[in-house]
Amino acid sequence: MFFSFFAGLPMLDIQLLRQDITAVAQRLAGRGYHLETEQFTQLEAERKTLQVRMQELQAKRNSVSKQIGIAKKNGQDVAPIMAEVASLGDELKAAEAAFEQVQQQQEQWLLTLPNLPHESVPVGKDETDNVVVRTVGTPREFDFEVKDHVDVGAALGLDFDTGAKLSGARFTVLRGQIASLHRALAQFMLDTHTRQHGYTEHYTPYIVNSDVLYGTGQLPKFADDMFKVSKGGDESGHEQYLISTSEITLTNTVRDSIVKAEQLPIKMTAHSPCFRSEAGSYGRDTRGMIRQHQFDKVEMVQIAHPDHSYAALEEMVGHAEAILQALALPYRVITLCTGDMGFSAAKTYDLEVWLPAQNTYREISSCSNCEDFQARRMLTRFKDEQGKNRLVHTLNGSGLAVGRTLVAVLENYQNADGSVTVPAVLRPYLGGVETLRA
RNA sequence: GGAGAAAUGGCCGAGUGGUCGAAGGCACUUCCCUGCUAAGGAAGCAUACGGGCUUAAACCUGUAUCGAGGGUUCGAAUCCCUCUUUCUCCGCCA
Repeated sequence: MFFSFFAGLPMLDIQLLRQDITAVAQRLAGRGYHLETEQFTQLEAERKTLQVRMQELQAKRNSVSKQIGIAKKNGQDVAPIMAEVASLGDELKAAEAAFEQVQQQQEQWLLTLPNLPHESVPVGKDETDNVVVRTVGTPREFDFEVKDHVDVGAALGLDFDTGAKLSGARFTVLRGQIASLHRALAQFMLDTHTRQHGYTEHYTPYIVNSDVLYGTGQLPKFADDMFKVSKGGDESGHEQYLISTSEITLTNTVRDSIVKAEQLPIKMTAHSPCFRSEAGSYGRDTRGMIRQHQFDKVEMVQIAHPDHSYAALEEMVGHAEAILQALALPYRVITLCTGDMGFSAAKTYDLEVWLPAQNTYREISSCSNCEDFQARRMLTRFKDEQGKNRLVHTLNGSGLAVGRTLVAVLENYQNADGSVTVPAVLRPYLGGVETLRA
């Protein structure tokens, strides 16, 4: 056979669309997504007709072939039966081709639909409709003029010029004590999540195949945000991608598998670089290392039982908050509204850290419950009590973005003399150093 | 980079053109027997999707799936081609 039914399943449950497409359209409208309901209805009708016809022909072929087999065994003449099916082959081929075409069309269309928002998500158009859940910590009062991290870091080894020389805009070189501080942050985060929060540390590939990106939802819609790579000398056009987050690799570790129910939740963490093309953000955050093509992140991923995924989301937000609290950085937690959520998420909390130089809170972590959206694309299931296979829920959250945490530490811990106090929890990682100074 | 071997259901492992979705074993589930931490017997036990029925499930029925994709054939786990992965040997290499 030259096709397989739903080799990659569509992102939204197709049954939902078949049963009540209007309801789906309404929920997606909250995200600002217009669902082409008629297009689906029409494709679906076509698909049904073609599939029934194809299967009828296949059934006929199978039964006739069986008869031939029996007849031959009994030494009978099979010519009459053969004549009967002479034209069947071509007919069947045509039917299969027609079905496959519609099937693929439908699948491609479904892959571009974003996830449905959870009912608890506030409806809104853009970031102005996000809701602040809580604000933790009080921004420090400075009795001198605060500098931003670029100015604070310049004397300490934060080098944008050399980064630009090597690789262009949005690349940075860290040197000396800044580089050590950066490493200390990542290590502290990783240690906290593995030793206190129950996550298993992972080291994963930074280059992945495209089907992995379909699994977590970066493809097909967001190819422009990714970096593509290919082997030197490989003219085959075979392309792979640099990961834009280790959510991609961690989550996909369970793709195409049936995990044991008693294993849930599977909690994974990794420290990795993230590569983003930042297409469409020209001119935004051009100063400093807020928005880079390459940045480090400690990521948390949970593969959860559907009944417990929302409790897991709250827990995961707490795990990210624990890092900010340990670093004594002021922050707030916000719920993203329907219009501001990412493609795969059903619900997302953002953590925003206080940046004194910008006099505002900036995103430093994003924690999402994708429900079964990614699981359906990855085909990740577990057996429930009845022995039936059910899709798992997947969650991911930054714990935290290391580069932005470095920015936050430099700005919040700066002193009048240009030095930077090292947060107490990081000192063991820096040989006991309490202050960074030029 | 060169040479060779392999890929079958949760696991092991048969199966080289026809009633094979796939023997057998293990594991698992239910039942029987057994009065004991053992053994024996019976049955069941893949996934996805379509259609029918239905509030739904159950159920009935069909199709597809033996690493992936193509091809040959009335008919493919079985033959041919391409690819992927794994293993062994040689070479190269941080």
